[in-house]
Amino acid sequence: MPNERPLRADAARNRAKILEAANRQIIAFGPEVPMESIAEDAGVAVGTLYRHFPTKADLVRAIVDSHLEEMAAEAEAAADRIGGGTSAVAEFITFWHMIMESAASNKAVKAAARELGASVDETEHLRRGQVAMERLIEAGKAEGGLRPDLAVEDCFIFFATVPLDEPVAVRERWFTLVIDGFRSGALREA
Amino acid sequence: MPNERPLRADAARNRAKILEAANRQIIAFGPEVPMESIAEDAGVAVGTLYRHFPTKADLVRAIVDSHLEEMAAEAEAAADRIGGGTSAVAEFITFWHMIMESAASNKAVKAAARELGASVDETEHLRRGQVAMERLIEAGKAEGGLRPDLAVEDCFIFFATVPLDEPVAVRERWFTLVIDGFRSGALREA
DNA sequence: CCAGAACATGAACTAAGATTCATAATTAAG
DNA sequence: CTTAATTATGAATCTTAGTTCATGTTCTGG
Repeated sequence: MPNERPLRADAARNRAKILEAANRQIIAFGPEVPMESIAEDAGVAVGTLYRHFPTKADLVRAIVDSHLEEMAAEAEAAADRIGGGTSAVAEFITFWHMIMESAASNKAVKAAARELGASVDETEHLRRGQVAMERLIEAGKAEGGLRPDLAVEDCFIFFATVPLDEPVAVRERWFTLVIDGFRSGALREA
Repeated sequence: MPNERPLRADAARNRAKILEAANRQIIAFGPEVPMESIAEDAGVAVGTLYRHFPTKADLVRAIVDSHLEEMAAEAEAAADRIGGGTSAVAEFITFWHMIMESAASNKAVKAAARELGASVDETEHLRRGQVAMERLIEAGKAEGGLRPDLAVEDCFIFFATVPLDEPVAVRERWFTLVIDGFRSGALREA
């Protein structure tokens, strides 16, 4: 029963401004950014933030969730590409590499990545991404490029802990080792 | 020029109490524990903490460093065991597994582990541990059980990001994958 | 045993940041 | 155009935690 009476014009306008500002601020400074900063960026008073979002956590969740959704969409896109020119393993690797780099330059994605590990509230987005990732992984195993026991959770756990504050070179090295771990055994057992 | 005049008896006593309390509190609650809590645990007033440690960071560093030192000592012990009954690779694995579990149950070690990643202040302890780890790794490569390009930094990076807040089962799985990554290629290239 | 140096105490100060709420401004329906 | 309902404002409140310092104690050398 979505009996939400429509927002007043100015309220709708402000809500949009708030979401945009929060997105900008959280991307740049992470969830720890003060509410005052978001309010200022949005050109609105703090009180207004609280009218639209009862608590800071709610606002942050809205933003982080939107990034989670984007990630899920990208995962689905990658899965849909299976059977095209590139191998599933290649798609898998490209996808996760992209997520890693996003998280490194976008504090909102970074926060979203953490949620992967602690899948607190089983968001719809998480589930969507999970399904897509399963498709990718199964295809990768079929190709013989991923270890037979690799699970979606493995990927989530790993990407919740990417060394984001280290220089690129370190991240790349980390990525190589992790991917090798995801592959290893693909040959032995199979 | 260590011209430190000896501490007065009561001061020395308090310093010890403070270090013990800080250790307890940081092990249990991590570096974020309030100075007040440490003071209370030590049976001393906050002002006294500040007489002995100019800033909270100094106190925390002292504690974390002591755990870093223990870790280095354990690494050396493991390296010294090379040539004994077990293989170097086994020692390597046992050592890191132990570090992981320590970090999971001891917030001070957890903090110390983070320092491994961001080797900010090149502590003497870090260097000692690094040397020992190099011995272990080289021996492991010689045995053919570790990938030829494995470096100490790899281990540091990884263990700075162990998924400590996840259940044991998850940590174990993570450990398996990482170790497999550390091995993989040992066969291919060699 | 005493003086003066060292040390300890803990209330007060400071800084941040989340959240509230009385007051003022806007909007939309009639 | 009015008015009641909805929103917005932002100064004030509350917490939390680090740090300081005037005042009171405790040591230690002589």
